[in-house]
Amino acid sequence: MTRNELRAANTKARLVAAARALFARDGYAQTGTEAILAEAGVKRGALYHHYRDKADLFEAVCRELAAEAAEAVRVATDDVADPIEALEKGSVAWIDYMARPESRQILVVDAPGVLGRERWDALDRELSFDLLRAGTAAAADAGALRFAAGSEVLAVLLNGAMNQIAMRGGNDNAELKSGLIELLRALAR
Amino acid sequence: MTRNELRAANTKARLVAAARALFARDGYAQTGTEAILAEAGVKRGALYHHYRDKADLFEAVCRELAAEAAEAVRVATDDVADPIEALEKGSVAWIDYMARPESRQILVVDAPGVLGRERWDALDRELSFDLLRAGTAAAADAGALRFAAGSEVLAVLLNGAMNQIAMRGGNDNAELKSGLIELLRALAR
DNA sequence: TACATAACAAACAGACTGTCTGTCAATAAT
DNA sequence: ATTATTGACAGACAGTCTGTTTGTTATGTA
Repeated sequence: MTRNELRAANTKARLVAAARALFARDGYAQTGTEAILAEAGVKRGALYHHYRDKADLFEAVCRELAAEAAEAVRVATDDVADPIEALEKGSVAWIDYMARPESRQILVVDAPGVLGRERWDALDRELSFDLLRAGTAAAADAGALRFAAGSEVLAVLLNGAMNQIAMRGGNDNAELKSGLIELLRALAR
Repeated sequence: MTRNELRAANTKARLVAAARALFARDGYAQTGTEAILAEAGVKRGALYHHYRDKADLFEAVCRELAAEAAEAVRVATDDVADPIEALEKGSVAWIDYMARPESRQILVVDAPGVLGRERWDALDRELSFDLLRAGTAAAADAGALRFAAGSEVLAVLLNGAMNQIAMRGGNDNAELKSGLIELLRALAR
């Protein structure tokens, strides 16, 4: 890492951290780039040197959040042998991460509209959906599921249900989570 | 209906129709109010006389679309006696309506971010979710479901799954729809 | 050391939204 | 019927905000 790269990395990190905090608190549209620049202690030129536009910075924030969510899922499922149990644990961990106001505002509320459908789809698939699909595929391969439509389809349906849980209640989602688990078990044999 | 009210209704209808077409084609953020005014053949003063701001007009468009979706569901389930079958038919009708590019762009992609979480929640609950909940409640009351978490929870999960189906594939969602139906039948006794 | 390139600074231009004042038709009051 | 008042709109305008452009400084390289 040369000094220039270090400086650039620092600037980008400051920008992403500031943007993350403000996007989370006020929403994408209500957050001006000027506020981000002030919070990050960086000037306009630096922002547009590293990021194409405001949406591009937003995407960087999304990537950071999604990576953290994926990490939380990995931690929760790392030492779980049974694929159905892993699916349950992973789903709950993912929901818990996404239900935090920060993730919810940025990834659930704002991201689709800001990034557009296909860009959002690609990012979601890469950082979140693939993990879930791996979970359902593992369960299917182990013969632990009875779902004729296939594990990919199941992953889509679960993904939607989990999104909705995250979108709704902040803390009172215990009922919803146990409902999801009941649904999973209904498909387990 | 006095002449003034008629004129106002006409103006509002023109605005909503123009906004609907442009929001659907270009997305909310990419659609300037000037384009809407030109398309509607109406001046700026008229827009801001009837609507508080751009988001308020957007909400009017959302209400129109959501009402049409609800109507499609009613038509599809009107003469269906069996509550599980009604749930299936209603779900498919809803998905078919929402998967159209117009509804998808406006209601699925843009609406949460533009209206904000709570405003979007209220609208969705009023115009779409309540209908679904009525469907699951009817099935539960008829004793046709085995789902301990309750019909309200089930409605949330299904709502999310259906949203995701609408968000994804435009026309190749046949697999996903039959997957949803398989899921429903797994919970039917 | 000389040159090239990357990282930023600062000013600026264009676009866009919402407001504000004014006008005109329509409805209500006397 | 005449006047007053309200509602529907027109048109200009101001403030804001994003992205660009030009210039400057620091860094890496030949």
